Amino acid sequence: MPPTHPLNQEVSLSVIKTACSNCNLRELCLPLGLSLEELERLDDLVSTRRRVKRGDHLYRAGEGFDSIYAIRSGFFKTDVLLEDGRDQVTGFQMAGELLGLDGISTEHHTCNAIALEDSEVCAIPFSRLEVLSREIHTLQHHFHKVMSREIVRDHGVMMLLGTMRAEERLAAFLLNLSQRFTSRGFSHAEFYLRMTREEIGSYLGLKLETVSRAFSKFQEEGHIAVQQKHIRILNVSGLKALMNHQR
Amino acid sequence: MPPTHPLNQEVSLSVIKTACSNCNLRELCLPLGLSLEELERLDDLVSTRRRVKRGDHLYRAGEGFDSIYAIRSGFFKTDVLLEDGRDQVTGFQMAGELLGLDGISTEHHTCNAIALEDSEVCAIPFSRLEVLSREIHTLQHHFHKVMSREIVRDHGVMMLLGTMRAEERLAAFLLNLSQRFTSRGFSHAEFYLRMTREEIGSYLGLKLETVSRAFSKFQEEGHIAVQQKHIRILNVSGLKALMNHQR
DNA sequence: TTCTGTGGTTGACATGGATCAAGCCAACGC
DNA sequence: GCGTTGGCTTGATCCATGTCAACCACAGAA
Repeated sequence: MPPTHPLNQEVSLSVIKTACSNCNLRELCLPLGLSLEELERLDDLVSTRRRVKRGDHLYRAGEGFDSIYAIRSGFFKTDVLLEDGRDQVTGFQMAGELLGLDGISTEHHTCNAIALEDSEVCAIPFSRLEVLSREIHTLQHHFHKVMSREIVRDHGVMMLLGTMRAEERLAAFLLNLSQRFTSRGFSHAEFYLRMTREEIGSYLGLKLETVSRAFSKFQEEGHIAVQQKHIRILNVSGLKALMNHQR
Repeated sequence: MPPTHPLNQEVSLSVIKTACSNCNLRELCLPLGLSLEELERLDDLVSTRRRVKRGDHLYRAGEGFDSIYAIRSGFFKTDVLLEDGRDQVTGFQMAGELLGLDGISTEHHTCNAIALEDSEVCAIPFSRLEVLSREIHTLQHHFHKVMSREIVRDHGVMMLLGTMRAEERLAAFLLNLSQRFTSRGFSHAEFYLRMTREEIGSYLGLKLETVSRAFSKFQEEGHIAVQQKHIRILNVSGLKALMNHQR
């Protein structure tokens, strides 16, 4: 229960007020391409914020679905659990990306979404999004594009899991992270991993030892500098070349 | 160029007339849940049929996107090509399923769709589908569900590629095919594979020899009977058990 | 400071599936 | 008929990655 101190209330109101129209992620996120007036209509919809502490679930597989979530800050993973106890990380999501699209299909979430650092998301009630996207064509079209992009991304992961060897997978993973950090205005060459080696391995279909060895190898070869979770990419084209070392 | 013989024209017109409202796939396909009147409006949109001969492309990666396709009859595969020449089958599609959703994201197709037997598809101009789905809420919602289902399916494949061993993958694949044939009113226990061992292997991230060996093993163990592309499933629960033989 | 737990690294060894190679089978053209 | 071709099967061998195990590094608690 948050304090109702007048100052706090004012702050929280002003935060709500700045929803999408003032969010510096709007070019990466759902509002892409909307006019100012349209943005304000979207603001009405995206009024609920939710903080998720590191390690907490945003939602769990099996829970009823009613909202998708836009990540305002922080970092998430999604994972799927098989009946026999095996699980796999299906993705890592960062600011500006959407979570929960998998739940539309059955009205239930089909994976877990877990914060890898303290995070904040905007909840977007899905039925209201459908109503609004009937009225704002740009929003409708962009939402379709976002869903489609997710399908294309998944095909890329399938490709990676189906045809690449361990080092190629890790190189592809690092280049992908780097590219996503870049488009958020961060350094493309230096970043902190929010996930463990085990989580990377799960995502890439590898064991954590294999991931660790590949990191070491990349470092020996001068492609990257690794210190725990701190990564510096020294040689982008070297990594790209590694990705094509076909078997 | 089709002949313009009056009789032919009449036939083709009557075929067009029967579009969605009379199609026996409508409960599996886009029209699911629409009223009769809504169905007729969808018919207007889905007026173009296209025959695709075995081995021909329905579309190619890189081509401009303007329509999605509903499979009326036949069988397709989609595959993705990497710059370095590697490729992977990303899915097999059968009657009632949609093709082309990947193209929405960039307005270009990102994979190839190839008929594995002589097939027929209904082309659905995407921008007109967006217009209509603004007016028919059921259509809008169902389309979203279909896209979401594709994402969930892809997660399943990622799971398969990331955590399962060869025999588990093939067992999962056969059970999935069986289930899809069943929901189309065909035998769940007996069917013809439309794809080669190599294509199955590509989809499952295995070499064709491994696929072949797994088929032989399943046969020895009495789970299935294989004769070339003809498969009979003798022991469903045996196959299901195989899927959980964790490593 | 030490203790404890979590995550990471590295080595030695095992193994599942890839690779290479030979041969089989069914369909098709001549 | 016979030869050819594409797809499939099977065997022998190899190797990338998994497995098991020891140890290290750092963070937080006592």
